[in-house]
Amino acid sequence: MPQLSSGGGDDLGANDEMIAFKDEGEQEEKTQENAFTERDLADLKSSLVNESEINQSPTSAAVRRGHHGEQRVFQDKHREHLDGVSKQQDGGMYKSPAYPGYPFLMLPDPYLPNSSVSPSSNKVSVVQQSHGMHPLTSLLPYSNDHFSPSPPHLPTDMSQKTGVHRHQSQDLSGYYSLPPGGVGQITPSMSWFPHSLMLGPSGVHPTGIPHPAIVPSSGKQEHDQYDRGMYMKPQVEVKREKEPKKPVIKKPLNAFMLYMKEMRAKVIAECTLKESAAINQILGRRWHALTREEQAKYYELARKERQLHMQLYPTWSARDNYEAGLSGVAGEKSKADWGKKKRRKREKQQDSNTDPGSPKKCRARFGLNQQTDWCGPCRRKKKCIRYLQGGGCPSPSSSDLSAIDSPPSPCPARLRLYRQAPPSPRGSPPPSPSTRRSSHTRSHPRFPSEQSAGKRADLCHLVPTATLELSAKQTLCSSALSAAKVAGLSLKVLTETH
DNA sequence: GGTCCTTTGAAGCTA
DNA sequence: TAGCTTCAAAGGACC
Repeated sequence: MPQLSSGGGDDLGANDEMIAFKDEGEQEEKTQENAFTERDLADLKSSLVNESEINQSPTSAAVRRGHHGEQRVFQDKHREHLDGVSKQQDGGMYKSPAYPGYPFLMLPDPYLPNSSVSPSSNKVSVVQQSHGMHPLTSLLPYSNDHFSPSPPHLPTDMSQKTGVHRHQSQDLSGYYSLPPGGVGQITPSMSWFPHSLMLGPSGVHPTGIPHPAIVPSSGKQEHDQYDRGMYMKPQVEVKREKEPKKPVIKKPLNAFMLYMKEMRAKVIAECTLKESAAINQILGRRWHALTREEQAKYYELARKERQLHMQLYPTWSARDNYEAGLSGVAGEKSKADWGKKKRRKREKQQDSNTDPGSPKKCRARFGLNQQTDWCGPCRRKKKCIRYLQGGGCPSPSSSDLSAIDSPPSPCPARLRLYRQAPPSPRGSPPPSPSTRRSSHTRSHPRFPSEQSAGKRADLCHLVPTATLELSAKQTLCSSALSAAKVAGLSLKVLTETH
């Protein structure tokens, strides 16, 4: 990662990054974020990478794939395995959690009976704790909490896994809390039960509470819809049993997703935004603005999350959720249907999207506050036709935006947008999306697990300094204008780059 | 009801 | 192995 290397040039970039994107809520977020300890972040990330590499077994993936057997079988074995492993691994690699509040030994308030996870309740920032609960508890992946924390003695060392078994991660326990409906069935004290006990043969808790990652193959993944014993449903709701749909094990959440989960509510509250797309943009920038330590928490959480996921679903592979992979492992009908759907989606995109880089051009270029410049489809949240029409996005009428011409495509607006927010002084990390190619390609690893160095090219360091400075001058602060702000920044950037 | 948008990261696939 | 693709969450908007 180029950014990781220290150097004068990097510094420039770093400064820019910091100032550059303040979104709505950022006024409040203060300079603390801007003050950036980017350098430290870079260092920390580097260390995390090492740690991650050391802790994780390189063969885990292979093992996982190689054991597409009965999950039930695994569960049984797994249970036995845990018994043994937990003993031998106590005080293992995670005996010294990097974060004090970690692992989350307590059932987070939001998931306790009578407590809710309302946005207002989710004010706890990444670095702040309240009620003695870990600040990240709200991140509980697989959503709202379908699982309660497990005891701190469970093993997590995946590197030792040479077989099918995945070790339960004590730290991961905190990620799972009880589902709203399950709370009543499991008392807080039960949250201490190990996953091995909590989960049934199919990842479903004996009480019928399924793993949060398990969701019906169709429809939106509403948490309450998840489970309730859909996967290998034990004796759960009869109603659900009637549903022919088979569950889909979702991918474990990555660091950013975890961050989003926690901060979304906060951003919504601060910015009064409702549109996820806009919120996510903000979150993306905030993510880059996080200090190394803060990001490290999420990377660590994500890492453990993956480990837990592997333990719970040893036979699962990300491929299972790929449309392409539907034929093989997931030969289930539901998956096939799902695959068709996905395939259709992709085909549709290909049809309408000749330009690989694609969609959301107007949005990205003009921003939310310049919607008058958007093409019709973009206003309707559909794919930008300007791009499709070959020429690229026409420049906005605004003089300020006049310079914004459609780049030949290799340099989509999206790319530019990314470049505004890159934190990374000293090269730290985040090369950010700027490196993304086409619709989603990411080429640079960002942190710990982020791929072996060099695997992906990091282009973030290319971020123009001038652009960032300009952005810093912007004074949009109204939280309500966050989205617009974001867009505004983009526009600025574009102007500058031109 | 399905899709889009938007973000970053992980993992799978392909050449 | 580099590069690309897909999916993960979220929820309003749109068709």
